[in-house]
Parts: sequence; structure tokens; C-alpha cells
Amino acid sequence: MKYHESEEMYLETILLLKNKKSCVHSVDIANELEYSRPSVSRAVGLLQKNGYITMAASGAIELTQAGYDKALSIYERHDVITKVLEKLGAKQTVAEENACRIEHVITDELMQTLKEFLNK
Amino acid sequence: MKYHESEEMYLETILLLKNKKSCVHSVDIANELEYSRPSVSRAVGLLQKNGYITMAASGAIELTQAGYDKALSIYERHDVITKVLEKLGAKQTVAEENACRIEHVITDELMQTLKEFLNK
DNA sequence: GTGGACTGTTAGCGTTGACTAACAGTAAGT
DNA sequence: ACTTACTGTTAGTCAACGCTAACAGTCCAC
Repeated sequence: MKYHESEEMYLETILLLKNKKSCVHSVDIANELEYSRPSVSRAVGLLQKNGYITMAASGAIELTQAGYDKALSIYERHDVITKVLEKLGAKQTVAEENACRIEHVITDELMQTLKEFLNK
Repeated sequence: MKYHESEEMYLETILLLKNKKSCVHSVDIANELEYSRPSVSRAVGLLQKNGYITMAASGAIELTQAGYDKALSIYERHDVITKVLEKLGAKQTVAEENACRIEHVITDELMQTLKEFLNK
């Protein structure tokens, strides 16, 4: 029931794959994250249990509204952090990599501050 | 042998306590981090095995040179990140809390960028 | 219609890193 | 000296989250 950082990574990845494949399967997630199929299978089971995704008999994965909202908010974090880091002088690749790491740990309050920083 | 983020937190805490108590015991770390004494006992054992600290028969903990160096570098990270976040508009408490979380995950390359940002 | 290839699941393992319960040693008070 | 308090350790538990091995179902080729 904790299952935090990892859950976010899975949701974010599903959204990302959705944006270029339309039909997402467990194995796609496994390839993207470079995890084993069993690991993904279990994670997907939990995401389902928590109401973030559904999986058809065919294996096709769909985000629920709750899952989509959550995924999008993580995606936004990622985006905001990347832009902030670039403004601070980081190269794009460095900004991307570190955004991936930072997006899971910062508080909502800081997120708000960063958004305001970008808007001014 | 991995033992990363947690190890960093312990070392950082020992340095912090050292700066105001001179004689640091396991129980002080437990109180500071709000962990149980057994948890700290085990962590301290590992830090010792890895050559970062020594513990006298009295229970007094000392950082080795390697431990001190490592602790200081984390401390520096913390400091740099806090200052950057404040410059971006975060309140001091928010900057502090998030620095604690971010300091363990960012790359050395980004750290360098942040230092340069502060210096200009 | 049988053999591969691909996908997903089950079962079980390993590591990190927290926890509680219980015990041992020391130090201090009466 | 006996009790109480504090500190540290041992032993064992639990959850998150990776892994491999092995199996089950589908689907295509021949």
C-alpha cells in the first residue's frame, strides 16, 4: 500500500508509451524501464488493485481517470523540473536525468514555487 | 554493500550532531532521526565495517577521515541545494526539507552546475 | 496439427532498511 | 547491595521492489 516512487514511475511510463503506441502492454513497460516481465506483471497487478489502470483480457492496459490524472501530474512535475534545471544552466540531458530522480521526492509546496519561478 | 541513501543520512546526522555535542552516541542519532535504537545499532555497525566511523567501548562515535569527507560532501550538497531553492523563491523551511530529499538523488554533474549558478 | 515465439503469471529468492521484543551491561540513587 | 534507568545488541519480522525459473495461453508457420 505504500509503493510510492515505483508506482509513480510505472504510471509515468504508461502515459509516455500511450502517447506513441496507443496500445500498451506489460512487455512494453518492461522494455522501456528495463525491468523483467514478472516485476512489471506484479506492479501492474497492484496498479490495477489501486484503481489506476485496467487491463483487458488481451493484455492491453488502459489508464483510469484517477490513473491518468496522477500520471499527468507526475509528467508535469518532470517537465517543470527539467525546465528549471535548464534555466539554472544544466545541459538538457543532465536536466532530464535529474528531473527523473527529483520528481518523486519534492513536496507539492516546492512544486508550486518552481512553477511560479518559471512564470516570472 | 549498496546501502546508499540511508548511509548518507546517517553520516550527515553524525556530522550535524558532532557540531553541537562533541560526543555522539547511537542513541543521539536515534533521537535525531526518530529511528529505533536497534535500527541505528545495525546501521552504525555497517558504517564501522565500511570504515566510515569508529566506536569506542563507551559507545562514543567518531568519524574516520573517509567518513568525515563523505559526510562533509553531503552536507555541502545540502547547503548548496538549500541556497538554490531559496534563490528560486522557496521559504527557508521548504527549501530545507526539500534539500534533504534532493541531496541523495542528484548527479555530481548537476551539483557542479548548481554551484556555478550560486557563484554568478 | 505440431513446433516456436511471444506474452503474461506464479512461486520463490535477495537486498535494503525500517520495526519490536528481549536481553546485557553500566551508572546512579536510595 | 538492590533497584531503576539508560544504552547498546541480538534475533527475528515486515514491506517494497527488484530478480530468475518455470509454466500457461495464444498465435503464426509450416
